[in-house]
This record gives sequence, C-alpha cells and structure tokens, in this order.
Amino acid sequence: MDHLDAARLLAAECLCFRSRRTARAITRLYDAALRPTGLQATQLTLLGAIALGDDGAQPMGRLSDILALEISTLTRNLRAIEAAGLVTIGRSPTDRRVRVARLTDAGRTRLETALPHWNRAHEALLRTLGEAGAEDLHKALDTASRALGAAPGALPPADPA
Amino acid sequence: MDHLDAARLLAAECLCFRSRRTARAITRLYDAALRPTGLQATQLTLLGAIALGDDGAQPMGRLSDILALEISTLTRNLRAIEAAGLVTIGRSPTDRRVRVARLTDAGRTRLETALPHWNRAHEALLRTLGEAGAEDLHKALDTASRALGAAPGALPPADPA
DNA sequence: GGTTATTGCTTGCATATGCACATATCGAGC
DNA sequence: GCTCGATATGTGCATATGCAAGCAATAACC
Repeated sequence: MDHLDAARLLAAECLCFRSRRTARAITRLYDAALRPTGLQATQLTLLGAIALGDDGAQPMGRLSDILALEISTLTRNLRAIEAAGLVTIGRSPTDRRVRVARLTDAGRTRLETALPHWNRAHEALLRTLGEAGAEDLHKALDTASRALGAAPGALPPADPA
Repeated sequence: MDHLDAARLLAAECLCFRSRRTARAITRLYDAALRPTGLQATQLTLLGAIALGDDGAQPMGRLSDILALEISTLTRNLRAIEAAGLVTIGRSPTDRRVRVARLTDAGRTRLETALPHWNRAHEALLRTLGEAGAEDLHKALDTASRALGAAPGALPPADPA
C-alpha cells in the first residue's frame, strides 16, 4: 500500500471527507439565504433547539445532546445570539451548575421572521437534490445520527418500517 | 406559523442541521483515531487530495474544486501541513498566479503511516452504521455533492444505474 | 500594445469546532 | 456536616470555515 493507493482509498471511501464536504456546501447555501436575517444557519439551528424546550428554555447539557455539539463549543456559540439579544443565559434554580438558555421576545420574533428565508434555502436544496435524493439524504443522516448517539427528541421518531 | 411551529419544522426537516451534526460526530470519531498520527481528519483529507495530483502536486484551485472548500480556507489549512513539512507550496511555472501544493517525502510517508489509523476509524464507523447504513450514507452524500457541484474526479464515477 | 476585465490567491474579520485543563457545584458515604 | 468522586460548565489553545476587500498576474479587446 503506497501513498497513492492510500490517497485513492481515501478519495473513494472516506465518510468523514464526504460528510464534511456536503455539510460545507449545504451550509453555504443556507447561510446565503439567511443573510438578510442576520443569522447564520448554525445560529438559527441553535435558536430553534432552544425554542423546543419548555417555556422556550433549554439547559446547555440538553442542547449539547440534541445538537451533538461539545459543551465548550456551545458556550461560545451562545454568546453571539446572547449578544444579539435573542436569548438570555441563566442558572437553573434547582442545580446552580446548570445553565439555561431562554428565548427572548426578540428571539421568538427573529425565529419567525427567519423561517421564510430558511424555507427558500430548503426548497432550493430540494429542487437541487430532487425529491428522492433529498429523502435519501435525510434518512441516511438521521440513521447515522441515531447510530452515533443523538439524543432522543433530537430526531423524529424512528421509522417503524 | 408561530415560533414553536418554526422550531419544530427546523428540527424535523432542516438538512443543514442534519448534515452538520452528522459531520461533527463522524469527524470526532476520525480525529480520535488519527490522534497518534498527529494529523486531523481534515488534514489527512487535504494530504490525500494533493497526493492524487500528477507528481503528488495540485494547484490550489483544483483542491478547492475537489474538496468544495473556499480558496481562502484552503490557504490557511495548507499552512499547518506546510509548517509540519508535509507539503511545499510553489508557483506554477506557466501561470504565476497559480499556487501549487506538492507532497514532500515526509508527506508521502505520513500518508502511508496514517492510513491504518484511518482504517480503524473507518471500520468502526462501518460497524456502527451497519453495512447498509454506511452504503446509504455514502451514496446519498455523493449524490448530494454531485448535485451541489463537486468537481469531476472528486468523486467516484456516477453509478450507471 | 495599451486598457480593461477576469482570474487566482491572500488578508482581515467573524464564527464554528474540539480537547485538555480548571472551577464550581452536587451527591454519596462516613 | 466533611470528604471525595461525579457532573456541568468555562477557558486557553489550536484548527476549520467563509465573506469581503485587496493585490498581482493573465487574458481579452480594441
């Protein structure tokens, strides 16, 4: 196995390369569509995950599980949307170690106003991939996330088929 | 459509969220396996893409197409492996704007020695996803990359089916 | 062959990501 | 109620990623 065989094997088989490349391309598409909202795709995702919690609030640990994101990354990613006034960060009353992100009214509004822009990107991607391609990708990604340990609730219920 | 509906729609449908989450999880797996090699998954991918070129050299523009990576990102990602002595960066003799990354002997060696570690991650992922899950993911990602404009040669030939 | 448009890349700025380590808090035993 | 291990998070460091603006070299056009 010389270095050229190694390179060919990587190019042909590596799922890390593939998953990252696809994520980059898709993210650029969504980021472009979201430009008018002042949010990046990552930030909209984070806002949405927070909105899913009771009273529009989620403890960081839960966000970490839902998003499969390191808690240290989460700490910093929250700063941008906190600085923008979209969320506030408080402590849990029952466990003072736990920090809870809570949507502000501005956050709620931003989420609603951003959705149509998200949808433009979403529709554009569906057109690009085709109905079947999008469906296959969606399923394959969910299957992989489940296998790699995404939190229950972070995904739609498993297909009983 | 209130903010909660918006959040539920994002959680259920967003392919940007899904592709990024999966890429994160997979990358952590590969990075952990590659730790002993001193390379990150991204760097191994880059090294591999360079190795595929004639004489183990690729112009940056070509790398950008293969990897679907912004040229500005490429500039910086090359620095780490250049500093590590794994590649050299020169100019094309025929067009002095063009920069060409070329594998050094150390780069070739590193690629070969890293491959078994890559393979450990690869095998682990295949076990985790199952044969069918891995195959589905691989195909879906390649289909998406093709649709989103990956360079020919950056992917295996299209399935004639 | 000189002007202009295009191309290839770099830099400045901002966010995203993760690991190792440090800190604060909690819970279990004693 | 003190100690110790476990848990939740923050910080320092490093890389990854992309856009906008700039620079240098080439190509296109007249």
